[in-house]
Amino acid sequence: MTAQLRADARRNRERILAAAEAVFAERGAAASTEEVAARAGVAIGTVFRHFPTKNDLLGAIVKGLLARLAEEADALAEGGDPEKALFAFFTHVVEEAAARKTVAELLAGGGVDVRVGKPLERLQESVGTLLRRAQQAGAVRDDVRPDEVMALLAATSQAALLGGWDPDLRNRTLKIVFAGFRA
Amino acid sequence: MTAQLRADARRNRERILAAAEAVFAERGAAASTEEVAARAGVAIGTVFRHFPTKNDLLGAIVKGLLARLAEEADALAEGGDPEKALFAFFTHVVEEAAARKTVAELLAGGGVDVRVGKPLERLQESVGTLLRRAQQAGAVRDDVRPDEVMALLAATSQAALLGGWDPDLRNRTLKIVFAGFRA
Amino acid sequence: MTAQLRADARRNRERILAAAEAVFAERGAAASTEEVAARAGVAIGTVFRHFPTKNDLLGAIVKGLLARLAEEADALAEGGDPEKALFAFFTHVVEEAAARKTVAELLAGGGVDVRVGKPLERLQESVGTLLRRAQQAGAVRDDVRPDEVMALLAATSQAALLGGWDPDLRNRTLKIVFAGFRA
Amino acid sequence: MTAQLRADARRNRERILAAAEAVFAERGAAASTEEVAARAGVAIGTVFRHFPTKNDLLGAIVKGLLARLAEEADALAEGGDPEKALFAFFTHVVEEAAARKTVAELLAGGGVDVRVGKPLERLQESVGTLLRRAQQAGAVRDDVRPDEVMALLAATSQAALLGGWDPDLRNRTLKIVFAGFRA
DNA sequence: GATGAATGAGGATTCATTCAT
DNA sequence: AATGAATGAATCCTCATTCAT
Repeated sequence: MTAQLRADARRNRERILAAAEAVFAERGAAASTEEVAARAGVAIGTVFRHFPTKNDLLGAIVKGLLARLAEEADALAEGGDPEKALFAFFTHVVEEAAARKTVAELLAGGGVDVRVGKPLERLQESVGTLLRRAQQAGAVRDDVRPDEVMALLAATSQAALLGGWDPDLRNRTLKIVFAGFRA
Repeated sequence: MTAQLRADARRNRERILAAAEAVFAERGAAASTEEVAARAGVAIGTVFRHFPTKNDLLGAIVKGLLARLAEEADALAEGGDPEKALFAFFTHVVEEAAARKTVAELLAGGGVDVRVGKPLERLQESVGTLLRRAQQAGAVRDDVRPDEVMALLAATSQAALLGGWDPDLRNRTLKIVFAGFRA
Repeated sequence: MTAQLRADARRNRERILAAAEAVFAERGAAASTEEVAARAGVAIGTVFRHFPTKNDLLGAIVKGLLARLAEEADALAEGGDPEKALFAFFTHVVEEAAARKTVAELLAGGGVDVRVGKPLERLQESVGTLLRRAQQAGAVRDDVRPDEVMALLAATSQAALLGGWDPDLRNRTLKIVFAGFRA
Repeated sequence: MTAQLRADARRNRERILAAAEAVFAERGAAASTEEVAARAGVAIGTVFRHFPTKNDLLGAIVKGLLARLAEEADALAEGGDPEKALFAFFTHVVEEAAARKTVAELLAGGGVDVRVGKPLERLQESVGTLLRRAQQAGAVRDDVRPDEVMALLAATSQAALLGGWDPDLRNRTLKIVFAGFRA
């Protein structure tokens, strides 16, 4: 019985997270918690029961996203062609960004202070692995460091999203960055 | 008398703009209009008389900034060493960004929608000139286009600011971008 | 089985009362029912099953306290020195008050309206007995009535608690009241 | 013109204070600020413009009351019969209390923390004067101190109000306290 | 009977904007 | 034109109470 209830709660938690991701992606982190609740189909109190603070909700979203990205990076590192894996991941992330307003804002720390140290480090490690392998394959210069990759990843993701780059501009811009990694 | 008053009004307009730039730079675009008024030494009503909407005020600031940047770009294009002018300008803008919260937010469209088409085009033209000259000097690959430069400029400015890059990371990251422009 | 359950229920009821007394004593009547539940080690629903309303819970606590006070008064009336018993009881109650936030608030009706007619009458009877014996011993003027004693008891208890009297002020103040009873 | 406006503002400020006094007197300090605004006939924002915090509003009320009491005490000290002035003032305050819920709560510090050190000291000084004169006139024992008078004043005021004493009980109770002062 | 998740009204506070002076 | 007081919608958050499990 308790298990049942917890299942309900978990379902709600996930609905809230999904709703929040959508709402914040559309309207930015300034969107109201009430709108998240409405989109999730729950009462406002339920949102605050699961995430005692709006900030907690934002933090949960970002942590989730970062974790997902790290997993994707790991998958690419294991399976794919080392020469292309890093660039493929980079491209993928930037494309994704175009669909998520919050991510960029929050990765950036835009006004909201969300502490995501842990998940961010994990992502950097995964990216580091991709980088090392690309370097071993000779696809990236040896003196490029993980924090530089992360920095350009964040920069292009934000810009792609917020600046409303079209796919063509996005590709051309990434090409330049990738050329910078190579030469 | 009317002329007198208009002079007053113009002075007020400028004080408000200056105050707004300062306040929004420090506190971000979420800072209150009242704080701008206080810093400008005028009453809140005066701010709204000059800028009927907070958004108008934000727009005016960004337009001003973009215009200033365009002028700087032009100055460099006329005077400086074509091989270095583009990179110097690029570096300068990114460094500046670290001191201005609003700029990045607004260039990005963070929450607020400010229409700055004209001044942005003007800046792009100036940057285009810098680019052309750098290409003629052989410092940048020929197929790099102005909108790509603008895109990376915006991206690194935002990221440098919001991500809190330290000067070292900033330099290393720009080096990669510049390498991408070259080869 | 039903009997078993009722034993559980009774135990829960008492744990809740104890927890409520502690919580409300510390945080005042504004403390949340949830905190009471937590301290009692039961779920919030259980609290509301036993006391359908927060007010009911508060009422139960006050009734319990009044009953306890009446018992103490009775004990003093039977055993102690009639000359001192009333003053000892009075002093004791006021001292106690300093440790109980709710009591004063509730005796006072602070925001919450709790009906405690019966237990209050019983306390007044006990106090009446103490008074009568003190009068017979010549320690208190004959025209002092029980409701006056009760009134001053409530007054000094509340004030001692809420006003944060230090022990010295408390003693000096009580001395004046006792002098009023005597002469 | 500015003066006009300020007149409006002052009028509003006073309406708000009056409304607040009434509302908090009826419903206790837990009454909502919105109700105060409604009773004052202003929008909620106006209340917060004048008193940035609910607490500030409560503080203002209490300070005002204490000041008023101090003035009354001073007036009695100057004009009246020293033998009766202190008791008259004491009686008056307790009678007044019956009409004011907040006062008692706040003097007591009931939940809300309002800092009224200054006005309270001033009142104590005024009461001290009344006391000294009563002592010089031989109406009060010499070893009674001002803080004891204040303590009993607060105690009886609260109790009279919150306990709902009827006039008869009030008078009889005060007689006991006064007897304590004398003997 | 117990559990604890969900509800949703209520409350304090902020702030862009309007408007009387 | 400037002033700054007033407005009131919007927002975050709390908590008594209900109800499905």
